[in-house]
Amino acid sequence: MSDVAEEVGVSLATVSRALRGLEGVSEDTREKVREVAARLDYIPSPEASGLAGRSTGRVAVVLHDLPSWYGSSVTVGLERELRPAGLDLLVRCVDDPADRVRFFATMPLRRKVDAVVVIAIALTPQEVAKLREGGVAVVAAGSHGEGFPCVAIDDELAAQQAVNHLLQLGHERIALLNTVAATDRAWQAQRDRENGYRAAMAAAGVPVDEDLVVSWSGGSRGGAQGMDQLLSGRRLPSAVFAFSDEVALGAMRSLRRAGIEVPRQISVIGIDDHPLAELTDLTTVAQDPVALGRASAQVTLDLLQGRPARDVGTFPTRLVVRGTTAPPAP
Amino acid sequence: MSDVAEEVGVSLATVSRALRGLEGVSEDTREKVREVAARLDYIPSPEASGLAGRSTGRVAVVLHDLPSWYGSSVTVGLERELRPAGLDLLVRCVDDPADRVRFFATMPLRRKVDAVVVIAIALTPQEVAKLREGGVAVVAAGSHGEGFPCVAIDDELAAQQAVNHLLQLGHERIALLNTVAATDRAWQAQRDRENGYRAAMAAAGVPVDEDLVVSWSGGSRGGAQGMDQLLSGRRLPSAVFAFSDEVALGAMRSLRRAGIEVPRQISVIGIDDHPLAELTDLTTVAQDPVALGRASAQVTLDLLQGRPARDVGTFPTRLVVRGTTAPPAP
DNA sequence: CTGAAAGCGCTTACAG
DNA sequence: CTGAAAGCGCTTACAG
Repeated sequence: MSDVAEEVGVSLATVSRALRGLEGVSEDTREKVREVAARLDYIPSPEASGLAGRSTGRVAVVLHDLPSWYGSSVTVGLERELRPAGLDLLVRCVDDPADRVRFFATMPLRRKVDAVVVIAIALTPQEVAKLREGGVAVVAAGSHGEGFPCVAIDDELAAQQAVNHLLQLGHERIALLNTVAATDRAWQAQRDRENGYRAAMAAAGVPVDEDLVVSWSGGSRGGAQGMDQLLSGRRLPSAVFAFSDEVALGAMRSLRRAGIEVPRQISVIGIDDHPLAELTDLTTVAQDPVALGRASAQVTLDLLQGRPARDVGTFPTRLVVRGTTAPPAP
Repeated sequence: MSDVAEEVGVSLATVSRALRGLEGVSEDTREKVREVAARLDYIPSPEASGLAGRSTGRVAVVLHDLPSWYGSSVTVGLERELRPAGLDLLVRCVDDPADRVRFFATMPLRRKVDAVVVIAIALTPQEVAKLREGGVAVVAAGSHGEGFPCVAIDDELAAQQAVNHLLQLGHERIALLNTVAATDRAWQAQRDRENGYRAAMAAAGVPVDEDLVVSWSGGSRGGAQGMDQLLSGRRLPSAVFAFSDEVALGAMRSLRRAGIEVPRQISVIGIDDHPLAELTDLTTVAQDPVALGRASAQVTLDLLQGRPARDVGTFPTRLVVRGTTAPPAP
């Protein structure tokens, strides 16, 4: 930085202010500083600015596990939007509750990042407060909360779109294959999607058979187990609404093994539009987590640059009808 | 840190040395410093140590795209091993060649990380040199190179395992459904797997029909297109060895649409043991990218702590026979 | 084995 | 609008 200052013939302070776009620098000086900085390939040291001032030039993304399609897609969206803005992305997986506590206890101690974006994690007010105290901006992607920007789909609506599709095909015995969050007792998506399921059923005047509402751990394995449970029940469902495409795919495996034809005997629908959904011809309710990540990044940038966080609204979901749903067998 | 120094009654320099395990501190003092630091919840500022000394406490993982199963699995392995060691993980996707050039040009300018772990990227000697000049340690996961530690499977062997399985079933018209790397002209895996395919065929004395060797972009879409090309050929293959499970799944979709039964009419095998392989009953050659990430992390830690990098050897792969391979139709 | 001092490259009041 | 100076929290020669 001193090279730049010397070359332009101004002080370090002026260079610093000019480059960061602070007020109180003449346009003339600012121009010159920018030009010289570019010519000299000057890159500010994040270490130094972090030490001296406030900004670290880093954003942490916090999620349950990375190999999930959802989490990695949102992360990619964040990365694509944050990097051009000169911010680096720190990835932190919080596996279990103890780890989660550790993270929120230590992270703000040393402000290693300017902002934290949590993916599909419902923050407690204490956790938010802790981050805030540490001077860290907070944004949620894929979950809801009070007092900080949240970018998410309407889970209840997505569930209704799925269940309405089944209802319109003529199904009444519609099972809900939900998941339980192993690591986060408060993950809201499950609750909201169940609410959407019940709301759609109620609106259609179709009673819910509680034997058809089952919950297993997430992923395809849980889906397979949940489907096995449904198959061992007294009366089979004619359609299954799964929490996600992965769960739906697990369910389809169980159906295949049980020799049950999809969709002739049982229809299956998921949520996500996972790349595999197209591959396996799975009917689903699509969402776009990469776009959601991008929007979360923009909100984060707003916060970091002192602007009011833009309102990105609720992210849309839409029914994608493929080959795993059909009218019920007569 | 000054709190710790004051409490113990030593200088800042001693605290710094004691905590970092440097030589020249009596065991007695070191103990005391450690104890007080723990009691006071002291966490060193990475900004300050980065500025003053050398270490930033950060490792960058560089990959093509994150939503890939392979990349995110390796990253998870890295994260699990690096975090307990007090290192944060910076994620950087390099999408296109221009971006790649930009990364290697700017990253070393400001040493933002202590080490770079590249995933499935074949580094050029110049890129390695550039990182080295910047004082950044280099480790490769899933690719090979000279002059820095590489943790990888034996791609040629993996291909041989797959093709040998098909040969042993009695197949001779074995197609290779390879991929072309859009972003990295030198990705070695494709070349090595093709070599393995040819070596296995040659060893069995089976001639390769060059019409059965096709390359498309990666992912399931490319697999579907490649399979379409094979299906439009004069003589069909009796078995398909796909570059990866994703490619294999794409191929299976094309086969399904064409009304061809797997494995009765055509056998299919992939590489990876992607979670979906189990779900779709796909025969494959399994690898463990999470373990590979962990091993890469350990090598990285060796380098950062001034030890010689341990030799983790070549990572094993093993044939997993499921339902998509069978003897050829008579 | 330990300490005093300089310095890493910035930012931020405080003056002007 | 601009600058001189202090300071962010460490590490590293240099002495002792």
